[in-house]
Amino acid sequence: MTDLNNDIFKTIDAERRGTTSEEVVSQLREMIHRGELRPGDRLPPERDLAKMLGVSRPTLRAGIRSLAAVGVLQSRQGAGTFVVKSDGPPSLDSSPLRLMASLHGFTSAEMFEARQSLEMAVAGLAAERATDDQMATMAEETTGMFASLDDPEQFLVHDMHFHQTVAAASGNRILTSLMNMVSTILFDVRSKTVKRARDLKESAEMHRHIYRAIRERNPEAARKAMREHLMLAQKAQEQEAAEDAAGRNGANGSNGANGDVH
Amino acid sequence: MTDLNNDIFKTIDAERRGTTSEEVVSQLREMIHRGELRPGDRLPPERDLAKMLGVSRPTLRAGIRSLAAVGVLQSRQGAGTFVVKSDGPPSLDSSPLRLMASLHGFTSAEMFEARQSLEMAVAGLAAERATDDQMATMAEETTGMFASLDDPEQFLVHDMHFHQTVAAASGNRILTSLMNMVSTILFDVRSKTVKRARDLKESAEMHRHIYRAIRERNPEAARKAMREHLMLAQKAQEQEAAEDAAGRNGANGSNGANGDVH
DNA sequence: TTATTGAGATCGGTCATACCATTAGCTCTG
DNA sequence: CAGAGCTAATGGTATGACCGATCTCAATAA
Repeated sequence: MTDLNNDIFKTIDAERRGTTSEEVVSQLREMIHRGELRPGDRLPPERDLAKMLGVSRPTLRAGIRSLAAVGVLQSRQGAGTFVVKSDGPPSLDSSPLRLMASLHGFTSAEMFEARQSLEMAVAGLAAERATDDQMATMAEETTGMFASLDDPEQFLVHDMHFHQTVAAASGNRILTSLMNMVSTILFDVRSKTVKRARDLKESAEMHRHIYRAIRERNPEAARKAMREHLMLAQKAQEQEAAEDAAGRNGANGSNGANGDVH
Repeated sequence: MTDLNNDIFKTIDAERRGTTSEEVVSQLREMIHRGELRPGDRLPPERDLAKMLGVSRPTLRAGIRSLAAVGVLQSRQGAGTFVVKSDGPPSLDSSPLRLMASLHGFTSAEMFEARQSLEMAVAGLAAERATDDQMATMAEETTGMFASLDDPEQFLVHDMHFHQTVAAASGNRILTSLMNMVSTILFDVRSKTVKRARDLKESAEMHRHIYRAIRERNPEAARKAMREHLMLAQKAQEQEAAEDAAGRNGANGSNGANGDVH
């Protein structure tokens, strides 16, 4: 179709003379791009598809594998290979970021900061664009948090829903995806912390502040409230990690604030 | 087979969580994470590594392929497979995001906004943390822009270096990576626009404003300057795209402001 | 008639083997 | 000593086979 993409950078799809499996990736990408394959669709069986594309099955599988690794395709033995269907917001696979974190030794503090920046950005946008429905949802989730002060698990659900709603209200699906990507990695750590009731109440209050700023269409206030909320959350978590490490006599407390992200 | 390598490479068959190839991915990830494989290192030949891990070569290749797809490994025929060495900042592959853009029909306006948010974030952080060296580099690149007002291609190089330096000065490699991820996709569009001299001068002025705000350690001013710069850049590009489309009698002007990101 | 179960068909996962294409390193030659 | 050419090493592709998980649908029982 268009040859407009003769970039200076050699992206995978631009190199028609690349390896055969890269060509397969290109073909599949174009099929998806042209709408011949839509989210949720099932690809033809590998044996058939291989013949259609004129390659061997291992080569086709290599291409499928590449796309599966980045979260575009998903294979299920016995069932077939599907284009990943995103019910809600589109999502990026976080494993690449996780790998990069391992490779370069990212600290969770750095992760936290990235998340904070992203959350502040979407909060600011949400203050400008949130619909009435979305604001109502935020209010509900906030209420839910106050009602779950004695149930940390339930509290976390409302917490996540709240942030999800704010992200959706930003109207920018890219920022939302990136935010989720980072948050997903931090989730393991978060879910393990059994927060104290006092922290939960404080956290719920912070969410209410964020909600109010958004309702009042005040982006700066929303950003500020989100910043304070996440700073507090990080501090609480660091403290807990420190206590946890101390309680274990310092053994294997590597999930602390400055530990690598595993 | 030799027993020399059994200390490092543990066989797999114990406790397989998912598929065998997924287990291979896990093993390789752990090797990298534990530092047994460092950036720039070469992996053992596939035939040997397959035996060490106790899997067949196709299965091993599937695992390698998955990691290569997310930019962690890189295979070169005849040479070997290497852990990607990141000279500068760690980088995430942008193809997943590109695919997602195709799948969900992201507009370049949405991309621009995401980039704007990320650039503003790093600019703010850079104002707090930039070293003298980094600020000197920014000054140099700004000077370079003014010196390249009649050479759009050279101008773009300085432009990119400037933003790269700001990102590095933020001290947050995750945000930097995400920013590059988004910027890379927008690069195609940018590189095609042959800017007018007046726009270039205006752009250089904006960069100087950003630099000054960072030098003065004023995060808010840096964010504001960056925002204005990118808004201007987007506007200029939209205008040019519109003119381009008009010049072509409206034929295939799909790279315009509201077109899909291809 | 409806729900359940079972067998066959479908399809991805894995393995073994062979051969091709490219690269790196070494040897031989000038 | 330097460069050209050869050889071995290594990833890329192809063929074919079998296994295990899953789906489909018809036969059977309630």
